[in-house]
Amino acid sequence: MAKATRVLYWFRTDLRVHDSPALHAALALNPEVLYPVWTWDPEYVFSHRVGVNRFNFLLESMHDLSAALTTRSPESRLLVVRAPPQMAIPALCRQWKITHLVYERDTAGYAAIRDSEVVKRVRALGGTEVLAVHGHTLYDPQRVVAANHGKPTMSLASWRKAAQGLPEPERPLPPPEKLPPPGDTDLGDAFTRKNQPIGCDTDLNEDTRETELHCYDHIAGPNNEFAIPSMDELGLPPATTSIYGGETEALRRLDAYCRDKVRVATFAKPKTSPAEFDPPATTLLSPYLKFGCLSSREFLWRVRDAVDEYVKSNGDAKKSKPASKPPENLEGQLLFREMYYAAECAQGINFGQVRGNSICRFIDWKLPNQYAADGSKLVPRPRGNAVDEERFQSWKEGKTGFPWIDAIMRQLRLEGWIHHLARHSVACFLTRGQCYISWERGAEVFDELLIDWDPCSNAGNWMWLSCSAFFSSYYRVYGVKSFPEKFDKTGKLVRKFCPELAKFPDKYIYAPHTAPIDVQKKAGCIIGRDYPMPILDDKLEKERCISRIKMAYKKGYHGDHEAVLSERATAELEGAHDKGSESADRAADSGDVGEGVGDGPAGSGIGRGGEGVQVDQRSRSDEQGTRKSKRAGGVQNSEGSSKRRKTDRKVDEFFSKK
DNA sequence: CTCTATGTTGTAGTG
DNA sequence: ACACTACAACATAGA
Repeated sequence: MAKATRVLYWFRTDLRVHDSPALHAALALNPEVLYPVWTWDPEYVFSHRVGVNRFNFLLESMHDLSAALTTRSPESRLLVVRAPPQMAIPALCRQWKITHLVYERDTAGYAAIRDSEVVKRVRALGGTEVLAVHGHTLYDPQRVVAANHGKPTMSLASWRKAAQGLPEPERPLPPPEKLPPPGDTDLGDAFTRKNQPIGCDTDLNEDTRETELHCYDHIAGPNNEFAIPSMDELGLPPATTSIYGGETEALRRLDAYCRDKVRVATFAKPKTSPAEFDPPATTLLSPYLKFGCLSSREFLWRVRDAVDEYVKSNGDAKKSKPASKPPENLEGQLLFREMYYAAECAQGINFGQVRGNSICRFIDWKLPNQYAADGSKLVPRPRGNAVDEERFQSWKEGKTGFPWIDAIMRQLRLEGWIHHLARHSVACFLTRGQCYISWERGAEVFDELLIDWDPCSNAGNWMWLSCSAFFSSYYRVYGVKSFPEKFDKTGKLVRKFCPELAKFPDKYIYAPHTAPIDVQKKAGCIIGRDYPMPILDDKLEKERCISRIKMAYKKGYHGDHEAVLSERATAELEGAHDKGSESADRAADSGDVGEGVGDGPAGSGIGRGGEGVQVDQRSRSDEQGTRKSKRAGGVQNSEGSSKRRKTDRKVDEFFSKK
């Protein structure tokens, strides 16, 4: 008699039961038992910047999935194992006598490296087959890359050319009606914290934690029930977003959006308003696609069906708007995602940074990533020039003195989501538009604050916006006033997220510092006191950025060039800038706190005089000496906290001294 | 080799 | 409301 099939189904970026090719493949094995497992990876908890809203979304999605599993088998639920998957998955395969490990393939970044390690160890055990099934995107990125001769897809055109020979995405699979139960979940004696160490040098989310972290106290959670962790166990305060996670919510949103056939069929992304927020002008489905709560094929076919219906019912009506087409329509939005996935898949882990990244143009940004002699990234990053650090901090906190930028950054922090063109606005401002700060810094902030952050789309878009790859028209700069005025002359987004500006007349809403003082008084908001003066002269900095990028383009270095790896490139360009029209006002780059503080652009008068950037000083002083490690005793982390320097502490000190 | 068309999403001014 | 221009100008594919 044949050995019974025992499946471990490993959930990761596929938190759904509808249209899951991997889950379908697992069930096609006709297993006797199916263990639905989630590994609560310390990498995600400590080494990725994940803010409260994304953690909350993930936990809600896990709960929703677990309920969906239980509906299909009363004994089934999501089994959360709190250990690194590289160790835990092989150990579980052995302990539970797993014959087949099945999961949805993930080609992106850390995940790809993690999975190959897991597979190596599982195969070494013998007795367990591994099934990695594509399902996160419409096309298998690996096949697209192969069709593109192993090279990253750098434009939608090249992506299309590569994908056209591949099979079209099929109709979505229905959710399974029933599931096999999990087997005995005893972990045995061999499964200890000693074998499953939570080793981590840095806790990048330390600043976000308010209480001690307890989620690693027991491998199978409190009471050994494999429970889904809570925000409390993570030491995190409650989420602030109004966006709820889960497959149920994803399908509800998709239904609601597709009800308006005209809107779906005539959707044109560049024309949707980044100033709309209640409800937003776009689908807001990106967080669900990111976590796989929504299948991309489900989205594609629902949209296609809605468009078909629109076209049929409007066949004779000559006057009605024609259906929009890629790249601007909804299907086109998915295609960009495909392009970024294929580009990342070919490029590998350095897709998210400049160094070593052959597709990424080298531009001598301020505050770039820094690396040790052995090539490892310095975490936390050493402090840069005071002016640049101040600009970065103001941008991050939404205190630049430009209401359009600030409103977006505050919306991002509060909601964990902002409109695509809002992302463009703030990304352009930070990098090539005004601040000339590395896109790596901006990407890091988005990583922390966006629920939908994913290493392909987001890093890809940061390279796009900073004219580092995919896009190169660096002279087209989004205006901080002109751009939002195209969409909303009344400043709704600003009034909502910068309430101190709510009473300004429309005329000044995007540039309140230009309002006469009596207008400011009447609005109950004095610029420089109740809302910051602009931190820089946007027009002047725009011209400066364009000329600097022009010079960097002329050099023509990319991230994999020897001059970049040896860090000679920055100095070379610095020299070129100095020979050009650059004055010495920002030349001192190694400056400490104190040097150049308060210096705005020469002669602009901006950033001087008044208070400049206003920083909330609440609780800053008690953060400095008394803050202890937020990790509980059960966690193995030798000497970490004393060595650890806080990324933002020095910036905090800098502001509180002012 | 040069030349041209194309590329989701700029601004400011004119008509 | 929309279409056009100049601005200063990029990379790439294909002829």
